[in-house]
Amino acid sequence: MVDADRPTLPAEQPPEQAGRDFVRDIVQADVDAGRVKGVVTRFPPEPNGYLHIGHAKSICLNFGIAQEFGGRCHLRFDDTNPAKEEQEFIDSIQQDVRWLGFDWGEHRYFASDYFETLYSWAEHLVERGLAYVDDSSADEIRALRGTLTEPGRPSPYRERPVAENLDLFRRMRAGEFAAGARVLRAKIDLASGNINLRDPVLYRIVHAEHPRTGNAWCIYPTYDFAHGQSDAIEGITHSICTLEFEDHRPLYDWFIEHLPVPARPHQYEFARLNISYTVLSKRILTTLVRERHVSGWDDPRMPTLAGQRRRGVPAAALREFVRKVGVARAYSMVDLALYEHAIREQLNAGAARRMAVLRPLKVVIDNWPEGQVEELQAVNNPENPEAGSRPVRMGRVLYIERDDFAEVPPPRFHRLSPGREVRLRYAYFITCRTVEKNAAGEVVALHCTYDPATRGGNAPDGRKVRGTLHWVGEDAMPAEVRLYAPLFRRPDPGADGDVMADLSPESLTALQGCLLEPALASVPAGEAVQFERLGYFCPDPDSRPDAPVFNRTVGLRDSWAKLQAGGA
RNA sequence: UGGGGGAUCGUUCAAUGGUAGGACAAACGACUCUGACUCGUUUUAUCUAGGUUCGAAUCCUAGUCCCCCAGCCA
Repeated sequence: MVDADRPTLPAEQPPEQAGRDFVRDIVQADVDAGRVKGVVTRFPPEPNGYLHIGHAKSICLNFGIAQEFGGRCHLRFDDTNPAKEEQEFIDSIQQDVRWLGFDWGEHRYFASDYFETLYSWAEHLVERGLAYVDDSSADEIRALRGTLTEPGRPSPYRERPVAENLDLFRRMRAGEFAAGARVLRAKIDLASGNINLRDPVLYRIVHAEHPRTGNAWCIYPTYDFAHGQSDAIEGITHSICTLEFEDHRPLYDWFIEHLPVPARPHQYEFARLNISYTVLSKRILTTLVRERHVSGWDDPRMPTLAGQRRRGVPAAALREFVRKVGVARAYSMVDLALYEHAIREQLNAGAARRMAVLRPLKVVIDNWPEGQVEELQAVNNPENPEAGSRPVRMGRVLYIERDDFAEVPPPRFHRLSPGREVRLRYAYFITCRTVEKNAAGEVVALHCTYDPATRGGNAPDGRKVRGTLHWVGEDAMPAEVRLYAPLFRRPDPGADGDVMADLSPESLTALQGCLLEPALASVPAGEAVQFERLGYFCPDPDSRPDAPVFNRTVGLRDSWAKLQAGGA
């Protein structure tokens, strides 16, 4: 399901200025030396899943470099394996790249656009004795490939005559053989220490419908045979990929050298992104979705761009995060805290402030005139005076956060407790007089008095209070609020072998009966607002007019919680 | 033990023979009508051992540790 009707933030400002890194240094040097006439990069996803935060790094790198050097970046789908690829993923990938803030213009391509050319290049190799049809099974090929320390041995079909190879390859294309019956292999070097050079498979038979080419083909090129040549066809100057493809570069270059390609692209590798408490593996993310550990690819706990968008993370925060992370060739595990910092930094500047009470505790102002309701002005965003203010209404009954009251206050507790005075944000000072409990001894309501002289939140006599509490009045609307914690309970999920065993049972807490100030009824879909003193939240698509649902994007830093945790 | 890469504060990225710096995290403090934000202070690093040099994270030698590769996945 593609969330075409899901909220998407409006187009944003151009990406932030990126720092310098070794890839940009290489590009700069190539430009300075005149080795390239223009810079052309590409982002080459396989449409077999949704894009995630790791892809954001690659997208920002490739599109960012193109922008900075006045070049262009292609969106190219690496769709060479119809067994795993789907139209849904093609759609979601385009939506996510756009949302991240990048535009490929007219340059959207598919490796499958080049199937005919790639096929002719395969024949080109066959004709020159550089490729052969192998009738061996997958198991036999594996057995003959050797190991890390032993060289491979030749297949019995390795010396097949050119004419026979050509005939067989054409019949492979014609659909005469069953899946797996034969493959086309390059004839390179069975003794190479680089296993990718031990006669890699170029084409395999797959009788599956392709999302783009339908049933036009029953043989499909492998990644190795498709990628570099696609780069060459498109005139890519810098083919930037992750470190695990480093061993493939000699093969990439081998094809470029032996084929009549129109250009000579070069491959460069950087270290992929890892984030603590997070899994960025399409295979595992697919499992989470398939086995229903999450509600879907856009579950707000998922590290997918769709999930993070639904959670309320602005695209600019993702870009800034990627910028802060940098680009290098060393393995790295980035602290989740850096990501959260980037989100808070972005949201603090722009998000409107509102008040909401997650776990309500009723407060009755005993000296408040029965039936009276007063309107107070609340600032919309202290970081941005232009955001103005809004009215909030206070009456004799209101609600505060349960955590903001303690019958027996612990040390350094600055909030409400019997006999203590605090400020209700933008309203009045109140003092707790008595505590009302039920039969079970639980606090059900507080009786307080207010000081009419402190209207707006300031005392004319200059007296200070240590605590300021958020609150809502009786006009608040009930809502569900979903709190999220990392999906995994250890920083390195799967390090012991079983990722699923590291799934956290506490990744989702859905609170019912939360109370929102009325202004929260009109928050645009996908826009995060700050619930004062709590965090940033955004409306979830599960919301109904009479039953709003909010997601916590990220909590505010909470030094009180930290203090308590440390003291306990 | 074959091939390919990588090692700098807790984390991450810089410093390209000349003062090891930034960000995040942590600690403390200031400010505060958000225990937020902001500001200030502080702690902590060149994998090891030799060598070259006036001077080495950087160059040389020898080690150590870590990552990737044996899909008809990408």
